[in-house]
Amino acid sequence: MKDVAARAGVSVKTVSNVINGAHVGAATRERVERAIADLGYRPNISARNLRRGRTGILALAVSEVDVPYFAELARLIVDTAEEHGYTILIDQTGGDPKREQYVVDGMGARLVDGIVFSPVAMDHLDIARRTDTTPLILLGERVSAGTADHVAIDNVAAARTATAHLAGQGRRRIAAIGTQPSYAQGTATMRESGYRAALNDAGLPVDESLIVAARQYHRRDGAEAAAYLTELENPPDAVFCFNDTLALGAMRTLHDRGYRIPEDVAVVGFDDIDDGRYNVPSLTTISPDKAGIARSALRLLLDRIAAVDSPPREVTVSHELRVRESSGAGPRRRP
Amino acid sequence: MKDVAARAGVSVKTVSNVINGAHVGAATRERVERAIADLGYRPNISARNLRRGRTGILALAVSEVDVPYFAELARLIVDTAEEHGYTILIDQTGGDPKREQYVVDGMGARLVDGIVFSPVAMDHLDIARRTDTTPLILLGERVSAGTADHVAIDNVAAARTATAHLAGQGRRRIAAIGTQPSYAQGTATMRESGYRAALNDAGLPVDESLIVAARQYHRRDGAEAAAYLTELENPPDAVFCFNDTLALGAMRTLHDRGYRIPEDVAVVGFDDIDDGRYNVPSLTTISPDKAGIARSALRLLLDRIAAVDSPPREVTVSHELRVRESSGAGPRRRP
DNA sequence: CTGAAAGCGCTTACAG
DNA sequence: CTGAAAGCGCTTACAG
Repeated sequence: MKDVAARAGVSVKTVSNVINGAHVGAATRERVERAIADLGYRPNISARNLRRGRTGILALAVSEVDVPYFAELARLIVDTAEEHGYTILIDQTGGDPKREQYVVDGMGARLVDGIVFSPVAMDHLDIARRTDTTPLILLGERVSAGTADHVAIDNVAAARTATAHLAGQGRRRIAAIGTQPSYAQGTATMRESGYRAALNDAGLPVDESLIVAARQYHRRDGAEAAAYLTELENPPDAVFCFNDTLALGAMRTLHDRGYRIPEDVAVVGFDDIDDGRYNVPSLTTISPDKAGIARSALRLLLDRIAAVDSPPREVTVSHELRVRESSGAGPRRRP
Repeated sequence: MKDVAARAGVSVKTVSNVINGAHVGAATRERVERAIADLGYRPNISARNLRRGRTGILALAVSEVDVPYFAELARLIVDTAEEHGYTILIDQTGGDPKREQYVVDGMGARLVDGIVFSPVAMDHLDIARRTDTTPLILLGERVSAGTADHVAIDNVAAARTATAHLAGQGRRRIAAIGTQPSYAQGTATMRESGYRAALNDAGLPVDESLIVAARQYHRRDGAEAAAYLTELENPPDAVFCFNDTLALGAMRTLHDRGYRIPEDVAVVGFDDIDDGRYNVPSLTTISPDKAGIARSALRLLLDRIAAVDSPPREVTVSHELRVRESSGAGPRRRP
């Protein structure tokens, strides 16, 4: 920078002004810009950050970035952040409580200006206890108000809609895959409530043997849960899976065991990932407004960075049921 | 840091030594650590970076992080980087030449210590022209030696194996989906050569009408290409797709149009993404050693950071053919 | 083994 | 509109 100033015959202040778009005489600006180009000068971000007290980096902390839902979300968040001049750094917690605590504690050092965090093991009590002040936005969990900013869809309503859809198709033994008994505050619990509520609404009994936990939400877990269900004395005629990968895994097993989908068993998922749209049969699912989630998360985070002490906010993003072949929409083959 | 030093009754030098694990007397260390805990002190990374001349951040630049192959790779790279004390920042180029140029130019500012880059539009000539000195590792393209470090599998051999497998099953009209005529130096070109070579090996004629370009490598592109193929007067009895998402999209269309897989058309993909394993039918594919790619890329990058002027290196990672149902392995249903 | 001080490369009041 | 100088919070020779 000093070299640029020397070459342009101005002070470093002027160089700084040119770089940061302050008012500088056209001729001077021209000289400085030429000097910058000649020298191949580029500002040192660390120095700027040190001075400004910010880094221009935000973290996205998820369990695993190759889970399709998170991959799609990451894409949107990276793009949205870029529009706001921020860069996204990825942190993978693997759902490990220690690593989640690290996120809640601001990720060790003042590396990021803020964090978008999708918790697995942490609940709102853990988060309420945090002392770190790094702006933090929670994703995908309905935390009781007052704890932290967060963005979610109405998981209870969405699960209720999904289950009601199956009941509306005349299904009577509707299973659920994906409960997580160890995380009482999580998204899974919300979806389970919605599921139970819808059975009630439809006057169907809740058969606890049809409610299957899943430790993770990978295809493998869905496949295993479906295997268990098919071995029941009285197997289900429909399955509501708490996410799409569970549903895709479950459908694979159901197919292997000779069940026709949707004729013998209807399947509904959650997330509307790209995989489900092209699967045979295509997957009925709850489609959250992912772009809306990304946008809201970034807006909340930038607002929080600007006003650290403002009261926590909660944004509920819309969702809709997308009915496809796996629950009986349309022909499965157009010859 | 000054506050910590004051509270512990030592100089900042000693605090720095404690933080960075230098030799400090046990009693002193103890006092400093307590002061750090009491004050909730955390080092300012920007200041450290400014001093050290590095940031501890590496960039992964890919077209879109929600493409399953990149999502899986991102996961591995984030994990591997973490083992080495580095954090990964995601840059999405969308395959846009301008954005790719920005990556090749070191991403604007001295924000990252190095870059792992999967180019789409840039070829090795573009990269040879670069003047920026940010350590850069290329992924997935076989660039002629001497340009830059890079990691790839042997795409020609892999494509040849995949195609030979189809020919070995008695397929005679083997189509290819995924050529990219505009990028003569890219991975697609390698896979096309391997495909052509295998047809030759098998004594099969090359029918240019069976070779279909794909602008992107999404399911949609595969679906469209397959639609074209089914409308040929003489449709193929096998399709080699240059990646798995193309194959999954193609299979959806083939199914919709009444083709049985693999009976009427066998399908082979490339990448071995998780989706293909659970699909019905499961997808035969080339499985690159993705963990090996992540490991090699990081190793090359860290070596390059340590020795900026060492000669460029090329690492070839292994791959293997995984035969599954889509090309005729085993029963499609176990009742 | 520890202290006092310089300096990394910026930004920004403070003068002019 | 521009210059000279302080200071952001670290690390690291240089002394002791």
